[in-house]
Amino acid sequence: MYRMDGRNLKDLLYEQVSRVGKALASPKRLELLEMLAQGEKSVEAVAGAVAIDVKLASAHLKALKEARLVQSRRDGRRMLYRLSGHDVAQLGVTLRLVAEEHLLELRLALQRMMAEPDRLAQVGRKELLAQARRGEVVVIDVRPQDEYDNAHLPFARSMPLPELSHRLSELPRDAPIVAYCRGPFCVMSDEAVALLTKRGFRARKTFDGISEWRAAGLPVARARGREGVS
Amino acid sequence: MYRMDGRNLKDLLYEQVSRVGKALASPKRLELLEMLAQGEKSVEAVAGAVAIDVKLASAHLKALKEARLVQSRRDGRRMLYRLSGHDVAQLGVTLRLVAEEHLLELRLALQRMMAEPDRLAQVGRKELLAQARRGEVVVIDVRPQDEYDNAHLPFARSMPLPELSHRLSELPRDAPIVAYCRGPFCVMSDEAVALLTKRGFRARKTFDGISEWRAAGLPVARARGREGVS
DNA sequence: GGTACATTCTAACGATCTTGCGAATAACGA
DNA sequence: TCGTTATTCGCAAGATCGTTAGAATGTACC
Repeated sequence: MYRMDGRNLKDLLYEQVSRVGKALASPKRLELLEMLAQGEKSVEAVAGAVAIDVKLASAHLKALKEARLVQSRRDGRRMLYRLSGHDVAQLGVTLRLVAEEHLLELRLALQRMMAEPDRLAQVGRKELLAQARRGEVVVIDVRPQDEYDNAHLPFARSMPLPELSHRLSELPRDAPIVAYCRGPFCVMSDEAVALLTKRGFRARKTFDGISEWRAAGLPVARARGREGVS
Repeated sequence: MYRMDGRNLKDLLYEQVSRVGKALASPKRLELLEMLAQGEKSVEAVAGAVAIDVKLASAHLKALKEARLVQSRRDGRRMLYRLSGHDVAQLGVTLRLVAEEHLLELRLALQRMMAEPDRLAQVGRKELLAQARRGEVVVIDVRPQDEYDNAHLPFARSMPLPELSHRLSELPRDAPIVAYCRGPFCVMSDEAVALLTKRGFRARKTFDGISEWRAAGLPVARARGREGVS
């Protein structure tokens, strides 16, 4: 009787926690979460970014909403989704880290991605921040403008990938450039570095995105030009 | 073509990460992970603790192993399982925290669990550690002896729940007692506090287990009597 | 070698999840 | 009111997962 209560209670508790686990059990949903970590987005926007049907995206978003990982609100005829909190993005980061640490297959895939030229060269986060503050390095955010506005690394300049080739004159030829985008699985910064290197710039990338930066306890900036704590 | 490559690579990466997510999608597996976070255990031992059939436990452990969250080794005719690393326990803690933060149902269940008398009274971790060091409070670990030996809170005494009623004379009547067990969902410390309070001791509990303690960056002790960094 | 024990493998059933499709709903503008 | 657009709902087929029971494997002890 007493024993039963303990069992039932425990079952109930783990049942609830597993709801969050189930939400993380689908590749598409993980990708949707990463997109939403960049800021509030419409169903259509995330569906496009993840390259799935809008209806399917809606279904997955519903699942995420039922697990309380995302919230939605209406804006005119569109529905906007956002993460329920920064802790959700942090959970995503932790999940990726554990996967990278223990899944050999994932590490190999990442290494293949990193294997090209010298575009990687991981930089220490705090060191990067200090160098950027002193102007010794130019950090560029190659994500779309609205994601930059929502949150970006301190001292970073917005330089969306599609505009990059037209705006090369804004970048220094003497100082090193560090590009970043949405996170370790995002290839936009790779493309940016490839382009810049071909044009003779000293460019590297960091695998960090906003979520990784926040998870490390470092400050992020909001809106245009304003730097400081998030 | 190029775009296709980016898509395929991304799919591959998230596919891998979702393997870890899938492993976290079952209540039983989460409970197994928490048991293994207490130390290396045999299939039979965890099956008993989680109250499921040994065959089923074996199947779940296999799934966890395929997600690389646990490792196994043979010891005579038994198979011993352990977590692949502390980061796995940390992931479990983060998952629970997110679930508690956003799932109303879970919070209600936990509150029901906490609603009884005054047995709770959360204590700040570092404060608890300082008080324990100065001997102002007696911390007791009510888990089985082997789990205490594997890792325990600094300055904690082993006092397994089944033995508690026989060993009351070892506890002080003037100083407050803080009991802990496997984590927030474990009720052993609740039972200990209930027993101690009935016998006139000043007892509280902490919801922390070893994993929470480690995730907070605090040191844990190993083996009997030896205190210090893990 | 034979027996007992702990664990894993195989097969099977039902439950749940994914995905795709057509219809339904909600908001906006003419 | 009627389209248009954006999203969700309902439904169904196919895939995957959880659970159980019985057979098979590997190890230790006699």
